[in-house]
Amino acid sequence: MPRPTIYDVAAAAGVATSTVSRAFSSPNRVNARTREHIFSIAADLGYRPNPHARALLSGRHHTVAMVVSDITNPHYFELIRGAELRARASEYTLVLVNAEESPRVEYDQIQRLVPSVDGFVLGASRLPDENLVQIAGQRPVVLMSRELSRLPSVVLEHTQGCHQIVEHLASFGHQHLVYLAGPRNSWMATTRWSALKSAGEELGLRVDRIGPFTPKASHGAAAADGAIRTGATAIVAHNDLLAIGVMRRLAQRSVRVPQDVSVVGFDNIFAADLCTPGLTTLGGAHADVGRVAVDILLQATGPLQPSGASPQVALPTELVVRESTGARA
Amino acid sequence: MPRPTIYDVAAAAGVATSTVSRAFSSPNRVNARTREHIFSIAADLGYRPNPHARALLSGRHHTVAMVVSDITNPHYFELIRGAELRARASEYTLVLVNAEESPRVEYDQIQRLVPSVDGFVLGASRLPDENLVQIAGQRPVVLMSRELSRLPSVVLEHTQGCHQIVEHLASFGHQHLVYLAGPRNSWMATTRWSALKSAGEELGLRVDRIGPFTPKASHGAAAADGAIRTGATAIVAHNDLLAIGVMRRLAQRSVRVPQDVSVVGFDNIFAADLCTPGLTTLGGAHADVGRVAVDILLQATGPLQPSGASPQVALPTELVVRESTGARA
DNA sequence: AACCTGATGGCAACCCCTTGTCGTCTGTTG
DNA sequence: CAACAGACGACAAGGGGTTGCCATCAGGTT
Repeated sequence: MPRPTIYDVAAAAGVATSTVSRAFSSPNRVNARTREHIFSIAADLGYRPNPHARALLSGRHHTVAMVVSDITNPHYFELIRGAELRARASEYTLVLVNAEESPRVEYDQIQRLVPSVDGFVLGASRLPDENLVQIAGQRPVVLMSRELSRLPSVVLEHTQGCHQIVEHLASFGHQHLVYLAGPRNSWMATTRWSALKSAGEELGLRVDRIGPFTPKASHGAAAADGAIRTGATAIVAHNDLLAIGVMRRLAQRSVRVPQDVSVVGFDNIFAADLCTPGLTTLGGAHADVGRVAVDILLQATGPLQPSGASPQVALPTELVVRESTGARA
Repeated sequence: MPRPTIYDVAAAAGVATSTVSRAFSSPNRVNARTREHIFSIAADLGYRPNPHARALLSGRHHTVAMVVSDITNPHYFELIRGAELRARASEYTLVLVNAEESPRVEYDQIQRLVPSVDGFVLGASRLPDENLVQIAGQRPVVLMSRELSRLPSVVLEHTQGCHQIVEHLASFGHQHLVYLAGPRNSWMATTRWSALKSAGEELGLRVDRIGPFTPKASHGAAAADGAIRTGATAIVAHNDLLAIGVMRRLAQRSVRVPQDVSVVGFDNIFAADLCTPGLTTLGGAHADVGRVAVDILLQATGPLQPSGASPQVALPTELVVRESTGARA
């Protein structure tokens, strides 16, 4: 027995299909008594409007896609959770897409979804600017962990956060840092590097950079070895996963943390609190990033014409100090 | 400028819309030269078939939904990843749904998605059996981490795994274990409990159970306190998160792991390797669970009539021994 | 009582694509 | 050269719902 349609409801209620349709979509166009009658019949039949038929005409699907650069990165859990929650609150469905650190995959997946979703939330997109602009021409887009003029975005306030990191390290007397850079096409990597560098200049520290590294724990060994070669006394890794991988390698090589070298990460993932020593890291309200991003997206997909405003939101960061940083012994 | 439709392509190519449609959906019904012509025009125009219009008629959406009991549980990351990968390989879209440990939310979300997806993969569903059967009547369903006769499922082989755990603990001379149970309506909790219990009987160990506990690190404190009261020398927690929470609490209370008490978890999440001491846990190929589940689901949604076969797959587990287990000192 | 107004609901076109049916044209066969 | 088979493509009817337009009707006005 197929799902009942608006026709079945109309027949059972003795009204026209249009009346049934209006009872659901613009209730005040229909007499209250008729409406109640229709609702009760619909409930009896177990009628539910078919979202596809609806989307066909309206072009609105009540669905948004969230694309993340690497779904296995715990950092995204919170983002995903915030986004999912916000989407659900508006009865939107969240489609999750994993770009696997590949711009190609990312782009193809997005294009595949264009006809099916109302907009995109892109997390740490690895796509070049022009692609992003093009996609934004097809559907509303909100960037997370990336900024681009004329596109709305939500990021954590990294400039200030990086400054905090450098200050924190400087306070322990460190004079030479090295930044283990993230992927080449990562906006965050560029941003963090320049923020660290200028903070270093301001505070009179030398800041080197090596990389790029894929920000996973498994790439920490290569990163650690490279870092040691620079002679820096403090390592700032592109994210916590990389930092954890680095600390493992350092332990293997009997380099003590923080007595010989300090390590700092980004993201404050769950594991940062569990590893030994605990990882000092720059955290922030990641769930809020996801939430706010979807929030902005839903406004843009809303009935109002896109107002031309492209909010660029920067949420505060906080340096979570644990045991991986300290003075050299 | 709206997306080009089949009509635009037909007009530009000088053929009927049906010809364009068939060129895409049943290519051998159309002359090769005409077909190529249509394809090139379509490419020029940037035409892509509208999946909703297609779904309207065919009822197939090329979308599957994955519902997880709690999206913040790292254990699901691998499941999600495996599922996403498998879905993508068949050009299916994966919709991710978070049930937040609430049967109500889970059910509502599923019902909302019924018209939009081809099937469901349910991870550790908290729904009662009859709900699951009912949902399976509407759309194909594959269960993960739960078994129910007549429904296909993918689980990790826990009976044997639990036996391994008990053997491992027995080999250290433990004679009294306590299982910190997961949520009341969790099939896994029931399964683990009975497997641990029968393994205990077989090997001559006393096995207690306390709980239920929400399997998050934050609930570890209550669980740890309860476990201590039982006087057991080994704690088997419902999952790694709970185990980690327990170990934290034990550290607070100056109970040494493993000298005073041993701790075992389930899932082998990333963090199990990072905490101190490293957590002994029952792992398995979680990504495979997600992959196989989607695989089965796609077969069931495929053109073949559901063959009545409901594969119940059990994948192997492996006990990952770290430092949280040992003999009492 | 004649007239006006606003509320109500029906008709039918449309959203984009698929598909059963049927006509047409090409090439083949006797 | 006529007749025919087969390949191809056009027509039109949905699939489920929305919406502009119009007819109707009840209630209110003068």
